[in-house]
Amino acid sequence: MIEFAKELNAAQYEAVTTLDGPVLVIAGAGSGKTRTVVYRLANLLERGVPASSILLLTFTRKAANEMLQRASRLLGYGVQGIAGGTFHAFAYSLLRQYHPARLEGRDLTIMDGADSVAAIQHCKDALGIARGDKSFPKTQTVLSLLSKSRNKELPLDEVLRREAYHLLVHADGVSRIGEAYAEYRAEHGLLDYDDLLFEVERLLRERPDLLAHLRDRYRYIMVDEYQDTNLVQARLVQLLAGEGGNVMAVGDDAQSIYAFRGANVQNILSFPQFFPGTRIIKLEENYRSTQPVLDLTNAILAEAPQAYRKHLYTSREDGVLPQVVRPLSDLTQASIVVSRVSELLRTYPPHEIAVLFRAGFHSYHVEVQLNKLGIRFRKYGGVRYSEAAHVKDVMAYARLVLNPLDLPAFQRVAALSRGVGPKTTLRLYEVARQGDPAATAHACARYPQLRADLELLDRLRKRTPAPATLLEEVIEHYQPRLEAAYPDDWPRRQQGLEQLVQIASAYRDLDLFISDLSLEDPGTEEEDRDSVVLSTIHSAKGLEWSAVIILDLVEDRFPSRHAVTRADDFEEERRLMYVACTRARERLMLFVPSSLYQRGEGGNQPAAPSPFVRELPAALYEEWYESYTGGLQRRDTSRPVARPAVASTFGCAPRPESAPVPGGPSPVAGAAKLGFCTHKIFGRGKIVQHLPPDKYRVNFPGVGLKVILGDYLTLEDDA
DNA sequence: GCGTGTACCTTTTTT
DNA sequence: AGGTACACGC
Repeated sequence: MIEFAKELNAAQYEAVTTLDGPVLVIAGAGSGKTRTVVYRLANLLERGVPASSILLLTFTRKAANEMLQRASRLLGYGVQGIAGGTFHAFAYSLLRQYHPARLEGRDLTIMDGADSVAAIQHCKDALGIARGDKSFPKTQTVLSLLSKSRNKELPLDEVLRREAYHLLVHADGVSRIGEAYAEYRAEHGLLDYDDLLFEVERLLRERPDLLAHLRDRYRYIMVDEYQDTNLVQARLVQLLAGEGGNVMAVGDDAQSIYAFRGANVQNILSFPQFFPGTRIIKLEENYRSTQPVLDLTNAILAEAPQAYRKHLYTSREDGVLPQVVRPLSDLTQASIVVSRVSELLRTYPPHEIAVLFRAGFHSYHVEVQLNKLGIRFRKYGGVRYSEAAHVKDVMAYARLVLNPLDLPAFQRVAALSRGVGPKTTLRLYEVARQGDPAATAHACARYPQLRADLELLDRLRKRTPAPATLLEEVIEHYQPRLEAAYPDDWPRRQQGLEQLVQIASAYRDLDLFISDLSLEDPGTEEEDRDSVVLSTIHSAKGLEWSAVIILDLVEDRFPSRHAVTRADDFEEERRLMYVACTRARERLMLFVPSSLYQRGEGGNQPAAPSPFVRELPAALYEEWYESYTGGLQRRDTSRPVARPAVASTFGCAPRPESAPVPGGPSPVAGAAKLGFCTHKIFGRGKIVQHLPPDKYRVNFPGVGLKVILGDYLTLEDDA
């Protein structure tokens, strides 16, 4: 028997034992959210709820697997049969079983992002829109605008008005492309990511019998990361749960970082309205980070508007101050980061150290340096494994075996042959579509390679071997082209393809393998304890490490240059910063290079420190800067310092911190006095900032940040 | 009209 | 590193 009351705190216990009716759990960063979900799963199972009655919707399949594994360990027996995964994967599994087209024996193929881009390009060309018009948005932009319009369920005009005013003149062209794109999908039996959700909603609304069946089946629903659901996802939860259903949403409005793809924080805010009688439970005790790390993360959030106020506190009093490190450039940043990683490796195992960044390409220099020193790393986010060109090539064959009329895949395979461009491809596709083998062979006569491709596909289609076997044959066939196309690094890519066969060997159904590959990047699946982690902040969501290094905290990079004009976007960047820093358990290092190397712009350009660092009270971190002789020097933030004489020569010196942030308090004054204090009502707290002349910002455990007159505080002098 | 090679430019985040 | 625009050659 599990002793729930002993192993959980009061709030967690309440969340774990409230099994009936709607529950909303507001889980602060590091507050034991996963633990709570895991114990709740265990509790349900211990009380005899069948696993098949539980639906667990998570943000990644990895998160779902982790929860199930931990629940198994807790219970002492394997947990099997719980439905779950991501919304998209769950949606596909329903469509696979119940979609009308599938029931009629037709194929539904999932398009990944690259397929959608190709399709949009195709529609744009076919309509002849914007030929030679440079002001017309790029294909990728068109796709994201159309997708945003669907995800936010706003007319395209409105999306443009809000986010891309300068593109309003092209509204008509973009929406015509959108209509053509929808026809294209319908015609070829293709579903893009957004379709998965909307098609399921339509299915559930059109088939009350099916809905009733599913409601009866999934009696207990849990949804993780609820702050990052969009409108249609929230409606799906409502449909599946029904009124007064046993549904638990878990999330944290302060960690909403997916508004750019249509996530709506309003979902978590109005959950209690949609489900009357909702029990709201807040998890506020932080078990992850040391107090100094927590102080810094609280300061990041202090100015952000938040609907569910939380006051994170910890009982851990130990810990070292976070560090702000100011290298001279992003190039030297890379070497300093790598030497810091080497130092950390003396204390922590590799998989407990993470380097986080805003965008995939920001880690490039660090990757080079790590390779140089032979430090193993794994990178998450950025270019996905399944989107690498060679993987897409091989998968295109697999898709054509399954669905001979999968146009994106056909285009990909056809393009591998010399002399075949877009027009020829379409002509051949039309011939192939007629299904007359003789005609097809004739049409391909001039392209022997393509003919060999199609013959291979025909053979495979007749035999329908297991996915792994099929891939092996495709790869053997593809090998000469791999070597020709990537003379520099084909062995590396070949290894990647072998990995693909490995992954496929776990599947019996080709269509499941293909859809899983587009729905979840297998590169993120297994973790590797011998490698340091490099990750975009988005991919770091929900994870934690002993030591965290954050790169490129400069304007234009973090916050991203695309996110500084609109207040909403800027706030999302701030939450992103919050998410990044709250990943750290013990060590946190923020890197602020003074210049960035820009190609074409004459080398190094000065870079301004990110506002997220500028606004931090100086007492919350230790500061280091790189001197021109190469070493790192500690800057004593408690006293005014003489800046290095050469500092301003190249315009890339650390910003003098005595320059006050406009309208903000001076972080320097009185910093020497910062320490702990006691207050009659709030108790002992940590002084975070002196607000001259006579106020202090104090963080009280369990209460949060308060601004208090010095007269009401008893100061401790322990420096 | 179609395909290819080259020079250049730009790089957010993800299902 | 990958896409795009343009010029050239079939």
